[in-house]
Amino acid sequence: MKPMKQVITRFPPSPTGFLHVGNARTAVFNWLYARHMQGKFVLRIEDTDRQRSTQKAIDVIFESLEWLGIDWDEGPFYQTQRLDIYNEYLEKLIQSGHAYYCTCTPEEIEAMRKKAMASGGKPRYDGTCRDKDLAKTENAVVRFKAPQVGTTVVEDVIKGNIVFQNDELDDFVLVRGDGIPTYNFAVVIDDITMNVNTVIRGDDHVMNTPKQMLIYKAVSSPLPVFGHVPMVLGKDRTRFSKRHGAVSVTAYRDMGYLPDAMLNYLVRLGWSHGDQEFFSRDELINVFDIEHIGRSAGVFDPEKLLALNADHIQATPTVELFKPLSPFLIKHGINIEEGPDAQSVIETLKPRSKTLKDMAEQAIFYYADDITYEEQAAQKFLKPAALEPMRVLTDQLEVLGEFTEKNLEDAFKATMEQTGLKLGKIAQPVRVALTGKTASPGIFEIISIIGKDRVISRLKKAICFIEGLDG
RNA sequence: GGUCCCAUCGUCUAGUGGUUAGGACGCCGGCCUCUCACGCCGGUAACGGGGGUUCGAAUCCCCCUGGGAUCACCA
Repeated sequence: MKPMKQVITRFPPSPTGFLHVGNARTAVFNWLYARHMQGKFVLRIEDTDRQRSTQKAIDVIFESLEWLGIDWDEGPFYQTQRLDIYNEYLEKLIQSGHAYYCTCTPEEIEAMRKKAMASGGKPRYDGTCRDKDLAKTENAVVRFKAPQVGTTVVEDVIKGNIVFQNDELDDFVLVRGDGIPTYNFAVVIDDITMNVNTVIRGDDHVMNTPKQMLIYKAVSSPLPVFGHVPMVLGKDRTRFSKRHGAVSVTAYRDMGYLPDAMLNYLVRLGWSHGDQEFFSRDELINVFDIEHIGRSAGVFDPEKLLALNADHIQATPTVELFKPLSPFLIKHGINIEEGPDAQSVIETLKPRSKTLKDMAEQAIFYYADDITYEEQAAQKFLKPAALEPMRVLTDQLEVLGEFTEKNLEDAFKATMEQTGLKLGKIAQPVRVALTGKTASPGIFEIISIIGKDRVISRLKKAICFIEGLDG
């Protein structure tokens, strides 16, 4: 039995800014596939564009990947540190006649483009230096001697076969005048030397693929499996960008999204597993496959991501929420270690929170020393009519022993009997007194969590507030 | 413009010749109820158009239309 070759995928971002969610999605696909196949996932930083690459951007890539829970088995590799390797292959290509030096200046290239366009032709390199067999000189670039006849067919595992006429390709540049390889050359050599055999990348690379295949062929290396995933679009069906809203992975982290929700959403945008919408991380690793990646572009829908995030918040064990929630609480001056029992607090907020940020905001009243009443709420409920039930309830609570659900219910029942009011009439003013708002978790829940002393002091404060209205 | 890709509810999608075209988000009702959520029940809404092939097409073929990608010494 022939052993299956181990799958090796990769993610090669260029560090020129933040990590775009669209890019993150292809990282996720590659990572999931490697994990699913028990293969390897390599990270490579494509920093050959020296003008635009920054260390800051590199850090953001690590930060984003780590937050998403995407780990790599090899790398990070940096292309700028691999120049010797590219040179080695370049020599081979020149020796074997697959590449040649070209001394045409950018101005000359531009001129030939214009000329070609004017005569209705294609804007491509005209092959001036193709057969001159020039030696290396200062500022000379190296071009690939592309075949001018025949076809190159990309066997795409997602899109199927794509046929390209070789005469559509021109002698593209492999190495720039400054000795830095261009993208198409560097990727191929990297993928070959890193043993990458499965290349899943964005749709926008389809046109590069035949060029790259030609290089593989020229250096006699076996081709990897190619799969091009469709783009992520914005609401107006153009490439998803800032105009459409938040696009960086870290932005979603900062808005209080859970990494698992992000992962789930990103995968589900362009891949499916029957009718299933919700996936845990492990589940994804188990069932992910390339076969079910769709062929058409998808619109990024923040609403659905939000809904999915709410689902993941609910599905996450409460204790696992402490850590990710904490930074959001701190922004409101709340330390999760102090005050009411965090476990209970979060439990009451889970079904009501779409994001962690949202949850933190709703948690404020549990910890606050002073409750400020929302104007509308106070106006509607903290009025003289609420005075009696609040006083009666306060008395009831003061003599109450333990604040259990049962005890509290009894206290409210007694209050209802004494005042002849229904629960709703009593609970709403109390809710405003305790939270400042008209909406909150269940009244018994919050009373027991906030605790006797604080509850009574808040009730008394509210009573004073109402009395103050008269005088 | 050349080349290439794509096309099921508003959005993400299931569907691989015979289904009342399913699910999810959103939206709209209802139930639950101490408020708000959650949950549950129900509803709204799609095969871009035209030709074929076939007893029968969302599914296969062609054309049109529409969208997208790409045409660098960027990646």
